[in-house]
Amino acid sequence: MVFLSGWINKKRDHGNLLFIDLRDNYGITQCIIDKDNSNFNQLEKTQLETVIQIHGKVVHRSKETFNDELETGEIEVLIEKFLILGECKELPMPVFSDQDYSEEIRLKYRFLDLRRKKIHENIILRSKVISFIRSEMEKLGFLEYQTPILTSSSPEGARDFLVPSRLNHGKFYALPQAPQQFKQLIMVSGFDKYFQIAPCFRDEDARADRSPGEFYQLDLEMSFVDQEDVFNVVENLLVNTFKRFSKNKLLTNKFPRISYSDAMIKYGTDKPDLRNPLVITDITDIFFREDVSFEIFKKLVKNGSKARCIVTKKTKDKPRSFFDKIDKWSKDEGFSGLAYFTIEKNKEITAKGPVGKFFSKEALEKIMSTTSAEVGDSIFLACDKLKDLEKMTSLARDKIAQELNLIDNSIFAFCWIVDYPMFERDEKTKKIIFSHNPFSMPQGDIKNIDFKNPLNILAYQYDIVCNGIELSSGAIRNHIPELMYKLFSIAGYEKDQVEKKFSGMINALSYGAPPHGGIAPGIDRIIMLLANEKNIREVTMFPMNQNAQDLMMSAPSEVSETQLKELGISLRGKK
RNA sequence: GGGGGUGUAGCUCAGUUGGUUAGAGCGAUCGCCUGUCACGCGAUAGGUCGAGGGUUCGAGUCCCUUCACUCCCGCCA
Repeated sequence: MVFLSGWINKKRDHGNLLFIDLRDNYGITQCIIDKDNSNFNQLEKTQLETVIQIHGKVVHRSKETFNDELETGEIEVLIEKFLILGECKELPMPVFSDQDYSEEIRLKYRFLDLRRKKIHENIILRSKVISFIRSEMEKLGFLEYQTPILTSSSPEGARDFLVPSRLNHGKFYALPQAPQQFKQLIMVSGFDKYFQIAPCFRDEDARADRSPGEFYQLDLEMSFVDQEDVFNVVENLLVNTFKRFSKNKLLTNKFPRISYSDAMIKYGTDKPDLRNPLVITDITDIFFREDVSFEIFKKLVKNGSKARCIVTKKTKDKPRSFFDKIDKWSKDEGFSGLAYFTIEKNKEITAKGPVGKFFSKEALEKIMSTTSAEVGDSIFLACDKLKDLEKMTSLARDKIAQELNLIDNSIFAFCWIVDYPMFERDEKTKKIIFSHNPFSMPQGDIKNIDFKNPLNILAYQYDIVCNGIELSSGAIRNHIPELMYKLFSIAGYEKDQVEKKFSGMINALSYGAPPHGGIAPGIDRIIMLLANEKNIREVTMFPMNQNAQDLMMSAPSEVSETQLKELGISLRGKK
């Protein structure tokens, strides 16, 4: 006699014989009862998804009734009696089904949605990956420390979630965007290897790969290290994790390193998908030549625009519609379009296509040598102001590769993006601003940094990218207060402002701070890659919708007048 | 804040050029069925066509407004 408890996943009712698929966390077991049993009628009437306990006998199935798709497919349970442990009303959505459902109903009835196989497995995978990461980090000598959830609002970066203070009317806590300052303080406190599966809160708009509100990072920081030490730790960790939890191959075990400036030229973005073999080449110079008469591009280039191109190999036989489709796509995306031609050779090199006639033989040969294009290849050309051009060519590179089916989905292609600039010029205000983390250490000999040309200063700042998805960014930190004041002054902050805004940090760095650095890979995105999901909600147990609402718990919600009064808050009413 | 997509039965969807009483599968209810594993067969119930307004003899279908969900841009150091 066995006891088996679970949910009624599916019934197959033969009138005098009833099959029940009973489901629990581990899988499905077929149970069976016939009309001779006095419980038959009641079980026959019991709704799907009712939780029952079966008392019965495990028996081997006859060979012709084996079910290869079930782990328990060679046995079944003969039901003697059963108990209803949890009744189930009529379901708002089926649990046993491969159909897709609207997000609205899935999120409202998340507890039902989570019973379904794929997402149930994703959540279990998430738990196992996190557990694995913890044990790997501990093996490497890292210790997990918790940092505050209620902290202070920081002026840089994302919009903060604010929490009003009851004991300090008119003042607010902020939820941490990341434990950035705390982990640096942990280093200053003499703990030298910190990690945390850290919740991070940012009040910014959602995307498919970006939860609204909250997400998790593997936050880590180390003392007395340089960039290489951080790379070693993270590279090994990610290689081990991805090999353990996915069948997909890694393109390279050693992550290639690409400088930010190279990435922006070759891929138009600092998160390139390296599964895609296409590269972008700058050919602005071509349009200054006398023997090139493509006047639209020539005029744009003269006015400061850049011209770049993407070469596709052996596409001479692609129909005109292939090229036009990509040009049309570009215009639909709001860009200025992609010109194209295919390189041919009869007696001499010529270009076939709408704009081919504008290029002389010599100009074509020059293009071929700069781009390594060969006869039979095609070239897509774009011309625009640098930022727009980068954006378009980056998207075009993905689009063209998709159209040509060049991306191998069974591969993980990691890379490091390194040598980020410390500063950049704000396009609107024309002011110099920090391009990433203001606490990053500038590269080079600290005594000889060229502060006169701040845009040339590089930082020890790095990102990990996998398959075009940004997994994390990190940096070696600036632990020298004087240098920090100097850098902040370039970005327009006076010393007293810095002291006021970052008092905790600056103060701490003044009392013997070790050199330190770290990184923070995004847990949710790692799980997305491992589970092969395009949407972060598929790997999040209780996600909010795009408008940052929890449809199951009805959050956010209104609060009582009493609660507001205690906090010293009055609402201004709806806009 | 802006742009795109979707919205029809509990769920997933179809619905032609604007034309009679809005359909199907799953689910529910009832009946038949002892080896199914998406069991099978028959019947019944179930609709504010997201909401509001307009055009028209007539609107699920066309127009306007609006709401919800979603994808993208901005934003996310």
